[in-house]
Amino acid sequence: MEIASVIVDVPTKQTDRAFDYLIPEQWRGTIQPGMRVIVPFGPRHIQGFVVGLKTESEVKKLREIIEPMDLKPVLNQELLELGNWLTENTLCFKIFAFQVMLPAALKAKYEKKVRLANRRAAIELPSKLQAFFENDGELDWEEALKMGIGPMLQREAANGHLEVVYVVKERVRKKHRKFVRPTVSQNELKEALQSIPSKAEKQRQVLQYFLRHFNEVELKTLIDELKTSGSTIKALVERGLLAEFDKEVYRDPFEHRKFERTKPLPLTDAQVQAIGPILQSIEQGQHEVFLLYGVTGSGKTEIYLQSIQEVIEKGQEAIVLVPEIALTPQMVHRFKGRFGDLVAVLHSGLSAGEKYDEWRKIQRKEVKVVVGARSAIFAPFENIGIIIIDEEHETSYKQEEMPRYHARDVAIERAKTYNCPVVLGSATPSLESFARAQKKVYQLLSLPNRMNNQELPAVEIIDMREELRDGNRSMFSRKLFELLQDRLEKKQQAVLFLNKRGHSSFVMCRDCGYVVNCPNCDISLTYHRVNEQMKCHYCGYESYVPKNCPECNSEYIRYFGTGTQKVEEELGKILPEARVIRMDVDTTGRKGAHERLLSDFKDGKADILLGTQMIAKGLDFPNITLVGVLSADTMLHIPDFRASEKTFQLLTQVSGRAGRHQLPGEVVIQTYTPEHYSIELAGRQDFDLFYQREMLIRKLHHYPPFYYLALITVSHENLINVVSATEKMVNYVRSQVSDKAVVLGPAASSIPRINNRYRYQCLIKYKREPNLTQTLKTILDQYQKDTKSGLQVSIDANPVILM
DNA sequence: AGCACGCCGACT
DNA sequence: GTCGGCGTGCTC
Repeated sequence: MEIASVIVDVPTKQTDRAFDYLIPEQWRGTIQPGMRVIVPFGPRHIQGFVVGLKTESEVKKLREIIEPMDLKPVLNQELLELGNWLTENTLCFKIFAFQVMLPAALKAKYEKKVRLANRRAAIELPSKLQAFFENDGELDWEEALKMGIGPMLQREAANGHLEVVYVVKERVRKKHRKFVRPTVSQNELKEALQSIPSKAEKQRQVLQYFLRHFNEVELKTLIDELKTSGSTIKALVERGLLAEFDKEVYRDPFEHRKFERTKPLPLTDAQVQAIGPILQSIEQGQHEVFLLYGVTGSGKTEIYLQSIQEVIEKGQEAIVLVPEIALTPQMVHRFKGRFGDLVAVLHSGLSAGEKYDEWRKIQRKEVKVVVGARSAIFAPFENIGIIIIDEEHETSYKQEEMPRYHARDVAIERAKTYNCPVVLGSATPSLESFARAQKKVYQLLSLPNRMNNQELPAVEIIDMREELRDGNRSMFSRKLFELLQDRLEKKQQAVLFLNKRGHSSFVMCRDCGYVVNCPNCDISLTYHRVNEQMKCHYCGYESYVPKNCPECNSEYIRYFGTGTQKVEEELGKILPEARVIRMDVDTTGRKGAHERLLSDFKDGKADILLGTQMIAKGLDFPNITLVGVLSADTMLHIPDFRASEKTFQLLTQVSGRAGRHQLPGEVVIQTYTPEHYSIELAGRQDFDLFYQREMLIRKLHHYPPFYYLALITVSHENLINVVSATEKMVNYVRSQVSDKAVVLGPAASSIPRINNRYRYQCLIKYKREPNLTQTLKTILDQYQKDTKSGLQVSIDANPVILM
């Protein structure tokens, strides 16, 4: 086995295959599939993944692997195979599939440098360059270019005076701390103690310390504890009694936090019913997908916890996915509280180094449970006993860049290999999952009631058109205002929810209706009060708010829409005595800010919590008795067939925040379209009826779950080119699929232009098309090979949002 | 993605 | 007759 097949870190069509390399003698037997290696590729050195070993290659002259980057594979056999599965199913490059399974810290960084080729070169170099290479110095290529000496260096490299080197760098260093340990036996230590001069009191203390704890200890701890200094230790090291050494330590994001240990709670009858089949599946090592459908507050988490308990007792591991964990510190608390140090947490709030450390705890089998966002589905466990996906319907489980995978699909794929159950939990399951449960593909487990049989909150839907007719032009209906006042008096808390989407404030002329758009993207600019500027969310373009309307020169140009800031202002006017905490991207940007704001609210430091999407989940405070949704229908008008579903889910989710404990809750939903079924049924918290209504519509329009989708998006600077290229693809797809499939397009994407590139798409709706994957691959092949056309083609084999 | 190789226009 | 423009194709 002296040859390794390597997938190199070059994401292009042409290099999307294994390249063979000779394993140098010294590494034979060490280099294994799943390791990262540094290999020469053309003139460069780059990172690659070993995917296989062999003794022969068709390629005649192989080059040698430079060196391995890992001592032990970072991808085990199962994950390597999962990588291939990802490649096939999402039509992405192999290298992307492997990289997505690892923490970002393991992705290589490259540096190009120039140094002297040999000793003599130093004097033969032009005098202008000599200074850069004194004492064997190296020069960074990027910097050299900035200094304008690039061509000069190139010349010297060509005539052999200089040498260009490519360095592959790790992104983060492992964290090390200094430790001290005794190097001799306890008895020898005792003897040494006698021989220490009495004036060296500190040295004696240190030795006594080691006699008490004959073990390694962190240098810092030792110094702190004995109130001594490094020099004392150094003296003992010189005497050969102690040794200092570096030891790798983990960055612990929860270092200074204690989690109170909790015991399993007694289950309600409904919970016992629901958990039974899960436990059975764990016990028998049988793969099965469960849809745990339970209303908000019905105790799904306790079912997760007790299932995991069973898995751990069986000596297996558990993966728990939550939508965005930084947003639900309560969830982390519950898991850490139950399983303590056996839990690793992976979420976007961690630094790359912290994520890497948590990942290594998993890799080294130091933890049994991982709780994390989407990418935690790739946790390198090797004996998975259960995979749980909470809030199963959340769109954030779908990655919207290559590889465009859905965590639910990956979960089921992994669970099949490990013969273990997958539990999908939600109060508002996605139509896909619920339909599968109806067809008995998934097993449905229901928790129809809240724990302790608390009532679901009473929901009132307010028609804002009527408010307007009655002369109320504020963003608060009279009913909501009244209830807010009431809660203030009762010293209870309220949550106000603002759907940010479609609500971001845009700048509009009140005379002619002109809206300021991004010059590069066909989308309105968002007003940011912080710097009084307008910004494009897609390309980052910024501009000042014009004084006069560019169209009609009117001076009545102002920003519209209700941002959270604006609501906060308004609240200040109508309820000046209310203490408000605002949660949005601006106030939660800093690390830990989110958690702090929530705990402030929990501690009663505010009466009203005002926020966007991010407060829709996980909030579970006993004193919240009122939830207000300021405008329910903004999401309804986005051009997506899931708009109704999203609206229903969001409203149900938000309503569930109220009255989860002793105090009964009330919910006010303000809307301009109260008659819409998704709003009306969310008000009645009637998922089943919503499901039936929505299914009819999906069937009628050939949408999931009745049909599968595939979306081709084409972009180019030139409108005509995009349309004609898309048209060609549409025709090609039509020629390849059966007449049962529906091929739509070319149609402008819902954001028709981003960064000056026009975007058109082709949507395919189908039930069974065995040829489709091949057809899509062919299209990608054609257009990815040909880079000169300037066309960009991206394919989503299972789009969640049609943008 | 980089980079080298290679074939045509504006200069010493 | 050479320098350098970026089109084309390769990297084990």
